[in-house]
Parts: sequence; C-alpha cells; structure tokens
Amino acid sequence: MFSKTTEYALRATIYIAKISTEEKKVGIDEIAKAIGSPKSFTAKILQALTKDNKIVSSVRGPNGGFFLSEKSKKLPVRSILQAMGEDGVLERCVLGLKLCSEIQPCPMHAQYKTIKQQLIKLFVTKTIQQLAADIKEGEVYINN
Amino acid sequence: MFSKTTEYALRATIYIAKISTEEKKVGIDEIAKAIGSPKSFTAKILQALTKDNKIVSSVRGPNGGFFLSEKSKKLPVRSILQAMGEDGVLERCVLGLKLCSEIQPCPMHAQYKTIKQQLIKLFVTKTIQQLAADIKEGEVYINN
DNA sequence: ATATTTAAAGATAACTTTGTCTTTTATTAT
DNA sequence: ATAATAAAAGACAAAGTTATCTTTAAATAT
Repeated sequence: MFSKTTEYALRATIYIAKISTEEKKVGIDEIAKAIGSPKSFTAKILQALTKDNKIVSSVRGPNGGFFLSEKSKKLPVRSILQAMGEDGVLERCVLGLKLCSEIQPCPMHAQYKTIKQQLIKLFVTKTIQQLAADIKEGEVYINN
Repeated sequence: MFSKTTEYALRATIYIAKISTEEKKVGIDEIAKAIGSPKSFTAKILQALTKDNKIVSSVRGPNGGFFLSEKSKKLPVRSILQAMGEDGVLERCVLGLKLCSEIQPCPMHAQYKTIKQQLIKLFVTKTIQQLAADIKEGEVYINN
C-alpha cells in the first residue's frame, strides 16, 4: 500500500511518540533498531519529517535526538502521509485513472468508494499519540 | 495502491473482456489506446497474463490478438492480481511489518482489519465480466 | 577553548519499476 | 511458397526507490 519510505516514516514517528519527550530525546540508532529499518535511510526520512512540515523535532549534540512536541502527538496519522507526500494513496483511483470521479467513474469506483472513505477516516481520526499509547500498554508491536 | 504494471494489467484485462470474443480478437494497439497506457509496456504485461497463469489468451498473425475465454471472464478480479504477483498488497500490514497478526498486531491492525476484509471481499466477489459489463453499458469508463 | 556527541547535508551506489525498440516466431491470406 | 500480420522474446534505457557512506554543522560537557 505505502512505499518503504512511508512505512518507516510511520513506524519511526510512532516510536518516537512512544519513547520520548522533549526532556528525554531518542537517537537514530535506537529508533532504527526498534522499528527494524536501515539506519541511514531512516535518518534521511526523519530529516524530511523535521523539515518545514514539523511533525518531528530534533536537537543536535550530546543528549540530543528526536522527539515529538505535545502538539505533534495530537496530529492525525494522515499528517505523516501528507508530510511524506504520499497522501494521495488514500484518494487515488484503484485502477490508476487520472479522472476517476462520480461523473466519470472507473468500473470499481462505486464499490471502492465506501472502503476508501473508511480508510481516510481511520487515518484522520487516529492520532499519533493514540497509536503510541497502545504500544506502551504492550498490546501492540512495531518492530519488524 | 497498486503498481503501474498492475493497474495496466487490470485495465487491459477488463477492456479485453469488454471488447473481444474468441471470434473477434483485439490487438495491442487498440488496447493501449483505449486504456491510455504505453503500448510496448502493456504488451509485456499481457505477455505475462497469457503465460502459465492463463488469464488472457492470444493468437499470433492476421486476425490474431488478445481475448478472454468464457472461463477467464468469470474469474474474480483478484486473479489478475495473483497472476501479476501483487496479490500481497491486499493482505499486507499497513505499517509494513512482516509479522503483523492477531497474536502480534501493529498499532493499526485492529482497525485496519475490517477495511482489509472488505477490500479482499470486493476483489474476490467482483468478476472480470461484471466490470466489463458496466463499461459496455456506458455507465463507467476505463480510459485515462 | 577543546573534544565529544548527534543530527544535517551531500554524494553515490544498488536495485526496481517503467518504458522503448528491435528481432524472432507463429499464423493467415494470397 | 510468399508476403503480410500480429504477438513473443530479448536487449536496453530512463527514472524512481531504497540504501550506504562521508563530511559538515550544531550543541553540550569538560
């Protein structure tokens, strides 16, 4: 469904939300290990998420690392997709038609529509914080 | 959601089902034009679908071309995904975890599960024929 | 100030997907 | 038989994704 890049972005962000606060930041080594992703590649992805979009915050130097602001933790999971420029996946036509819509629907449109709506709803209503909380409670895992 | 390759495979197969019979086959030029896909690339994809999997049938030479057997027309849309080796998209974990399951679920697992089930059901219950029929009736389009 | 730590930035490489072009093979019509 | 047609097969190229490694910059602790 998503690219590796976006999968790592989602997992990394959720892990940072779970493990860190502004006082206790987390380093790239720990993140990559925890979510089972290539370290340098994950670093690049986090760089993108700390950029203008500002989902993730970071500080360099000793005791530095990544963390999520309280504000960021309350963002919907979809905002991670948006920051990664892969938000379109949720909206796009299953058959890849550029102009698929109510007026000019593809053969799958009508039936896929309700599924798409639920998918979008899921990514909009779930916050980063909520997903992170489930891991903390040990109900759920994020390592690969 | 799907790769370009699979999108073209779906569109091409549906178009062939719509336009052709064993008596009136359809050529690659017409198919590529109708679904708005690169011709040679689409040819390769159809080659794969005619291979062992046998979703699509083909005949070379004058009056040759592609067509779908009556049996193939009755196959679920999912069989196209299977033939393209991209069936896993429907089953895979949203966060890309290899071991995501009921026993060891990812943070999105529980809520994504019902969506996934509907998605699979859609691809299993809809047949190639049914999708093709809708285009014939002009209710629906497949060009890009 | 200096050394140490840690992310940012940049260059590059491996691999995959997507796309094109040419040659070959099978089939048909003449 | 021969020419014409159309898919199969193969080689290759462009673009995108995924991944690694090195250098630079910022922050901290000593």
